[in-house]
Amino acid sequence: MERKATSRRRGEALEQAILDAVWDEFREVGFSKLTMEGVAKRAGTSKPVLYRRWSSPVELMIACAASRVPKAESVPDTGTLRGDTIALLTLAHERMRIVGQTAMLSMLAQVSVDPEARKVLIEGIVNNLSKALSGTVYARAIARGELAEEHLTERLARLPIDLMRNEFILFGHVDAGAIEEMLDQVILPALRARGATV
Amino acid sequence: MERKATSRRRGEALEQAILDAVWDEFREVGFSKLTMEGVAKRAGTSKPVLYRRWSSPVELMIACAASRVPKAESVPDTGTLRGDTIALLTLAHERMRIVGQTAMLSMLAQVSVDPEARKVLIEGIVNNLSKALSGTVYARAIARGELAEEHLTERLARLPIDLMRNEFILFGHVDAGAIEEMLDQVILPALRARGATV
DNA sequence: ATCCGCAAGATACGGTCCGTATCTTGATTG
DNA sequence: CAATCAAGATACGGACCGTATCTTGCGGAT
Repeated sequence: MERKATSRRRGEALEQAILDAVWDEFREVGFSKLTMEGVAKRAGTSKPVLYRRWSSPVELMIACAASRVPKAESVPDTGTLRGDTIALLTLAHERMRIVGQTAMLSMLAQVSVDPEARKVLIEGIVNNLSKALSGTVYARAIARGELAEEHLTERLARLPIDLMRNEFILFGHVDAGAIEEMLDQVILPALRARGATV
Repeated sequence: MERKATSRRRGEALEQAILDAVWDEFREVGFSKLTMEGVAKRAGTSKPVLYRRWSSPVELMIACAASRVPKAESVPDTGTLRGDTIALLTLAHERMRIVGQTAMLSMLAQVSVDPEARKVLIEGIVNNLSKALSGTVYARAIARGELAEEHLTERLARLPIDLMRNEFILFGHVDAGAIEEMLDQVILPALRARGATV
């Protein structure tokens, strides 16, 4: 968009305006046609300003996505492992929807050829989400006696997010029915098979 | 690469030469730098020849990947559900490795904005693989009495491939340890929790 | 209040690749 | 051997790349 003739944005305000422009541009033309030139134009700035901060459309997209995902959230305590896990999956789904299927896949594709970006994304987002959210839920379940701590492996902790991610990546959306299927047919059986008391 | 001065390829031979060139080019420069121009040059042909068949690098990549994945294979009968499932996961992993992490993600990203291509990929490859492979394995397990047919849902049938795909997409490789984890901590518990006899 | 430094913003550049049109030439068919 | 059709070569305008250069406004320091 065009801007006021006299008003030069700087720092945080400028950066946020650019990331907003990235999002608008992305929704309008899609990721494959997301260009530095187009974003600059829409943000009312110029390419050099973008290149001083990000070196490619993918980096822009990642920064944009990161800026839109809420920093930290906790899973509400519903009183049961099943309820908490539904809440966890729903929350994870919300976060993924914010980013969007295409953006997520584009970022993953980029990351698959960029070991540096991979660490940021995998450890910073994937593990962050898995551990922070699942950690809370499972800690409560263990405290309640619904789960045996010694059988809670890394893989089981990752499982809910893994299933959700897979579903989201394939289909772009995950309805409540799918969540219940994952929960009742896979997650809870797997958790309980390893020494749970309930 | 350059070719004989006098020898004009046509039809199948030409097509295969192009797809081979796509693969070489992809491995050398990566998908993000895979251009029609580069492929044409490497295949010793010209852009119009490519555009007559495929309309973009992504379509080229999909065609290339499809040409490299073996048409149909069956999972060997190892005598047990566990052994068969390991074989199934290993086979799925082999197929994914043929395509490669980056190519797979790039195709999924493309498919996420192209409903037409989505049907081809999801139904033709994902479901194909899931149902063909899992179908065989589970049918044998049911015949052996290791599994109760009435509890084998769509989602449980998809589960092994889903887990494998998720792992492959995130990390680009899946070692034997990961396969055993998925199997013993998730797949088998989920299957057995739903009325299995063993 | 004034000056200075710094980054925003504008502009321009060569370069690559896009997607298409046109033309020639080799191979295939009958 | 003639007719046909696609391979292959070439050229084109256009979009976007990534960078260099220049100015101009903003903000902090004296």
